[in-house]
Formats: sequence, C-alpha cells, structure tokens
Amino acid sequence: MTDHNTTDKTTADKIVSAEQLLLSRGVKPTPQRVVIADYLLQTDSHPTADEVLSAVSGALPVALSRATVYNTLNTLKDAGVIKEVLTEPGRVRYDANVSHHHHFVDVKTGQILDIPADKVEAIGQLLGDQYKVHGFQVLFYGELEQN
Amino acid sequence: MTDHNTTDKTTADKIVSAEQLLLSRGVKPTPQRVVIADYLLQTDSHPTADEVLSAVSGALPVALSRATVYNTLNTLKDAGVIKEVLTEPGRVRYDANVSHHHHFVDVKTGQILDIPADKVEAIGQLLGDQYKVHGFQVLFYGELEQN
DNA sequence: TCATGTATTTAGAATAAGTCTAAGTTGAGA
DNA sequence: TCTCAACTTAGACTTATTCTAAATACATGA
Repeated sequence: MTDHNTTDKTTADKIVSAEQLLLSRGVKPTPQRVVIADYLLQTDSHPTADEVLSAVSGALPVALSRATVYNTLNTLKDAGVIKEVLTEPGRVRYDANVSHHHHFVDVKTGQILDIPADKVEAIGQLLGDQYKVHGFQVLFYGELEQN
Repeated sequence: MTDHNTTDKTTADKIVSAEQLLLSRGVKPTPQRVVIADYLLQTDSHPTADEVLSAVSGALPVALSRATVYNTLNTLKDAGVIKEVLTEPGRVRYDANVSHHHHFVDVKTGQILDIPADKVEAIGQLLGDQYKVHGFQVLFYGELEQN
C-alpha cells in the first residue's frame, strides 16, 4: 500500500504534523481538527465523512460529534488542506492529497487510487482556444491488472 | 445554443422520437417515460431529477409523481438511454448524450457543457500498462471566454 | 488572576435527495 | 372480458448533510 501523503511535496516540503499543517493554512489546530486531519494525511482510502467519524472517534478522550466532522471537513476544504472527490452519487469523499492529480476507480472493489497529474499531462491545454480552464479532474473507471 | 442530441450519431442514426428510442432499448414507452426522455433529448442543460420534474410535469394530463421521475431516470440510465453526471456534491444530473464525451463546468454560471471525446483523445491509453481502463470522465472547471 | 468575548464543539432537529412501500391503474394477451 | 404483470402514485422512510441553540474552551485585556 503506497502512502502518497507523507511523500507529497505539494502538501508540505517535509513530513509535517497535522498541527503544523493546519497552522500553516491559518486553521486553529483544535484536538478534533488535528485528529481528523491526521487521519486523512495517513490514509489513501478517500473516506466519506461517516468513515472519518468512525475512524477517528476513538482517538479523542471525548465524544466526537458528527457535526464537528462535517464542520471540520468543510473548514479543511476551504483552507485548501483537503479536497472533495465525487465518484458516486450521493456521497462525498475526501482526499488530503491536494496536489494536482486524478483518480482511478476500481469498478470491482470500489477502491479509489490517485493518478499523478504527469500521467495525464497534455489534457489541460486541449481546450485553450475556447475556454479558460481553471482546472480539471479525470475520473477513470476500470480494473487493476493485478493486486 | 447548440443542441447536441438531435445531431448525435451515437444516440441514433436519424432523429428518432423518444418513443422509438425507448423501444429500441427495450424500455416500454409509457407516457411518463416518453415525456421525460423527450425532455432530456431536447435539452442540453444537464438537469437534476427535480429540474426534470418541474420541466415535464405540465406535459401530462395527470399528475407526475416524484417517484416516477426517479424510477424513470434509473430505468433510462440502466437501459443506456441517459447517463449520470456528477459535478457537485449531493446532486445527480442527467444527460441524454450518451456518446463518449466529457464536461466543462463554468464556475461563474454553473453552466455545464459537453466536450466531445475527440478533443481529449489520447488520455485513455495513458494508463494502459498498469490499469485496465474501462472508461474515464474528464471534468473541467473554468470560464467561457465569451458568451 | 479573573472576566469577557469569540471561536469551537455538541446533540439533536431540520432539510434535501433519493428509495421504498403498498395500493391503485393500465394494458397486453388468453 | 378477465387476468396478471408492469407501471404509477402518494407518502413514509432513509441517508447525507446542514442548521440551531446551548455549552465549552481559550486567548486577551483589565
């Protein structure tokens, strides 16, 4: 299992703690926010809000409210610490890899993998004449060959 | 305003009625289904289920149930008559252009435009070594230059 | 140190999108 | 004409997310 986040230069120049990352983006590092950010930095599973809640609720001495999870995810998204990923109807997934990249959805397992932008390089210019492209997201569906 | 659907060879060889299209895909053309399919074939606005409901509810002598709209959209999707498009959290949009194409989201207006696949050609092969790509969707965000 | 004010967190209510249920309707074929 | 399966319906339900109002936590200035 690769862990893109701890080696992602876009997220940070060195391996930073969640707390440092939040501070650098102007987000007050409360215990709840640190635990949630930390979980997202450590996983590559593109979890939903609910999955975040169950994953981290044991990590705090106090109960973690569902509202806090949603508040925090929105705060982190607005601060550019994480990104939303839409792969299926009706659910939003989150990704702490905020570098320019795309996703590969394994239609058999539901597994979602990051695809680095350099694999998909030229595409951004394709529309240059008629559109001002701020960004784009490529969503692949398929199957992993082995694994 | 371009109308991709009536000229889309993938949808049909000639301009077909919604009724003929449904028959050709093995879907019984009830009045509700015909009206909904017809609306989707005529628009390029990528409507949500709710937008479909308000757009077509006047077109039938009887009341059109919300459940029927959802049932029909799912039936048409399963039959390959329409496709789901995910551009924003929490809402599913529908597109009667089932040819291989992508989308451009104008971040100012929310307008969603179709981008033909030939504009985005090579990308499908990029992952060939490690993944079996069944398909992919490119979602562009940006602004229209003029319009 | 203490009081105060603002930000944050919380539980639970509210909302919105979509699905389910059970009853009624339709229509094709015997 | 009768029957049966498919379809539609209203409304209940579910699920994901947001809102609300009260409680808590902190940093700051007196």
